[in-house]
Amino acid sequence: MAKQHPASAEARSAGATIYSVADHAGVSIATVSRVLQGATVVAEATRQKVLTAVEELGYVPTGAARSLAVRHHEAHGLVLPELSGPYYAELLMGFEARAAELAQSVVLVLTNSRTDMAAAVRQLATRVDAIAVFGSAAIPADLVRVLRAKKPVVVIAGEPQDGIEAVAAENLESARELAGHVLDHGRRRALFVGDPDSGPDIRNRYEGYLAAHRDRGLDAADPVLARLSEADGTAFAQRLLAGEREADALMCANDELALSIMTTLQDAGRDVPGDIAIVGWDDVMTARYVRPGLTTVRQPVHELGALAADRLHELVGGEPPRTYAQMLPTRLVVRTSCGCPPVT
Amino acid sequence: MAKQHPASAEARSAGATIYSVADHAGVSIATVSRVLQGATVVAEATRQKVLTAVEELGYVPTGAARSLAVRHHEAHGLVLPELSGPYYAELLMGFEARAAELAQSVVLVLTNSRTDMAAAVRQLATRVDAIAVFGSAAIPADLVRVLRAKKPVVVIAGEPQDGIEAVAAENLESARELAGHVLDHGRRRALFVGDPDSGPDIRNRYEGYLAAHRDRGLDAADPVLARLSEADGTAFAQRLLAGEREADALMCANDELALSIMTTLQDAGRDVPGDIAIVGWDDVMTARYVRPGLTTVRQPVHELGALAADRLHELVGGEPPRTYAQMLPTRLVVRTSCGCPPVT
DNA sequence: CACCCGTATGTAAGCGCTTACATTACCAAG
DNA sequence: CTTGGTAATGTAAGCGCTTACATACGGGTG
Repeated sequence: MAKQHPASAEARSAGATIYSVADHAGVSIATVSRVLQGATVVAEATRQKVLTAVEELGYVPTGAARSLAVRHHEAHGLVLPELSGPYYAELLMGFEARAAELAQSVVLVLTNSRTDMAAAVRQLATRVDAIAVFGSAAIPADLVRVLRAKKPVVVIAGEPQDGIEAVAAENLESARELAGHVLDHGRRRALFVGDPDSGPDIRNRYEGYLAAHRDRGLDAADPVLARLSEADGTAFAQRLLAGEREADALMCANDELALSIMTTLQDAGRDVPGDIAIVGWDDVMTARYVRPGLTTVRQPVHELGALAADRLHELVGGEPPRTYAQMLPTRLVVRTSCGCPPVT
Repeated sequence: MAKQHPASAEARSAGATIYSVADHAGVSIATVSRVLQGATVVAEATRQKVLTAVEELGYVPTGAARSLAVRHHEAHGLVLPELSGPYYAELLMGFEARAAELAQSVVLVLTNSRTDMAAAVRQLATRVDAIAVFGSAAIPADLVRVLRAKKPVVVIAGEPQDGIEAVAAENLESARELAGHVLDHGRRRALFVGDPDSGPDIRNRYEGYLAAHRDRGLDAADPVLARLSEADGTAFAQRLLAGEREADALMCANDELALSIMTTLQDAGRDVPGDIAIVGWDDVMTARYVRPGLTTVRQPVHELGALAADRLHELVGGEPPRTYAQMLPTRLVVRTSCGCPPVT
């Protein structure tokens, strides 16, 4: 007879435990564990008895107990600023999908909804084996350091820093190509809209914009500082309409900015790309619905998320962190807002 | 002297534990726990010693051990089909934000990326205290039953079923209002595009469409079956263009459908709303960027997510499940695709 | 028929925390 | 000086699993 576990008296009324299942099936808890984990062979008859008991008792194992015993959580943490727009959502989907394949749960933390993100991350570290953090989410450096000592961390769309791996989409070269494309339409007063200091990805896009000018021996203007929001786009468009700024081309740090500027301008009677070319970054859904279609850059966001999950898993497995950022290629999506003729 | 824990020899090299911290600070593990949980009073000097030790050792508690000891996970599960489009993302943000306020972690499962969603949910149940499931994600009924016995479950955008609570946005009345609005523009061959059987929310929208016709003594057509995707929208638009179907108004089950139909039609030279009025549902970002602006219905998606998290928390707290679905009000967003004149 | 081995199962020692209860130290009051 | 109360800390018993190791049970062999 299996040993009577102290808790098993009340087990029937509260949740079932491995003890109550064992009792019910007339086997030991080790056997129950074995059929549930499927690691060792169990006689078919025994297996059935256990499965039946599980079913009858509605047994749901306590993950925490397993985690404690096996000494890892089988979960990855993901820290994102927020989820508006397709970018983060796609990233998350890629991450989740790969994590699922690797049998890892994903616990998500959105920092924009937190007042104390340091606490949130500290608490997250408590229940996962590794953490992926989106680059522009400003993590207190010391926190990262603490984490690094114990749990693998990878930065998404950021840069590697001592011991913390990074994965990113290529930005600089595609930005250079995109800006070059616009300049080659003959535009000479192109402006970059976005804040290069808001994160490494935007900075690289700006660098590309600079490089394209340099390539052609042209002078580039300072960036027009704006956050990646419709509001900032509309505001800038107003300034353009008011004549405060002059431009015949706009290279926006992302599509939301580009789209809000474009429609504001159009509603005021301006012709895009006739009067002014506008390009964005991200290739959001709207980019192909607006007229003219928005020329932009498609990033392999889904793959980026998957890659992050992958790396996390391998780091947990003991692989040493890479010291260089892994770059995923991006792709220029040329529509007509840049000045290209419609294909029809 | 604190008792020597078996693990503490290797503790220094692997992750620090509460034992190594206690040793290092020269106190008992109980005291360490007390300063970290902040429940009981600890002498200031002691507290400092402990905090210092934590810092020096880079101690990160093991969540699983705490969960096991306190007998709950302090985490909520959320099961969503996917995250494309703003709907689910917004829902998730609302859920996450409220969960954060309640000090609950959120572990996310996306079912579209899984081959075996039953297994995914079963596994999820293992590590959370309660689960919110999006209604149309087809959960095997028996699984729900198993869960229900042990962990609170709430269905989002679904209907309550024995013991499982539901939260939803109002659909029927707003659909009736929306359809009525279109009909009152004089349209008489209005079609509903979407599959009423794909979930309770769509069904209710169709019911509203029916009701609006009934209110006016009009006959309503059968629904045009289509999934909520751009592809199905485009396909239907082609059939319209080919003359296979006739209509002077389209009430689409969501915005994606509406938008893809609208642009396909426009690109083929049709006038919206002149030739045909089109309305959607959700008020996605694109809805206000396209011309004509898409008339649609805004749902309090964020609030819906928050409500789900709230309910989960209260159910975990022992409150009995409600037997009626909680409805959040929606709001008609009238733009011009329905036939209304532009406001300018 | 004794022996050895492989297979199926049981026993029990943790995993790293929380917390009820016990202990100690100290001080005020009797 | 004894006693009782209070505040601070320590002791130890779990929480529900996994898994190394021990045990039991049956055959083949020689």
